[in-house]
Amino acid sequence: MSTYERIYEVVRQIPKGKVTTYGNVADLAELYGKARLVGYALYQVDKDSDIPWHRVINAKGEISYSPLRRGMDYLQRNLLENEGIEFSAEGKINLNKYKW
DNA sequence: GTAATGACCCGTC
DNA sequence: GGACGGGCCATTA
Repeated sequence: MSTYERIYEVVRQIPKGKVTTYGNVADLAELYGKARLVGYALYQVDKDSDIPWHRVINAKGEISYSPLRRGMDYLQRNLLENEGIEFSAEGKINLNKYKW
């Protein structure tokens, strides 16, 4: 569980209106090369949690959807847009502008 | 303890 | 970030 807490703490530090990638989170959490763990950790984050999991995206600047979270897929985008982050037509985020 | 799983990343083509 | 393949490792059953 300590590993997950690392990740959660990093994610919690992401300022509003910014996004970051899994690899970046992994680095900040000192989990170099273990980006999968970040995704796995966020996978079990509950929506009631205070963790802005929606601000974490993949290296391409796109939202990584989960089959298990289908139905909530639109929610992530909605939350980000609600924070002032804009999506391109492809649903991608301009990392040059919004990357943390 | 073994085996399977998973929102991914990176080097190379 | 175009497509492909290999690998990293914690968590769960």
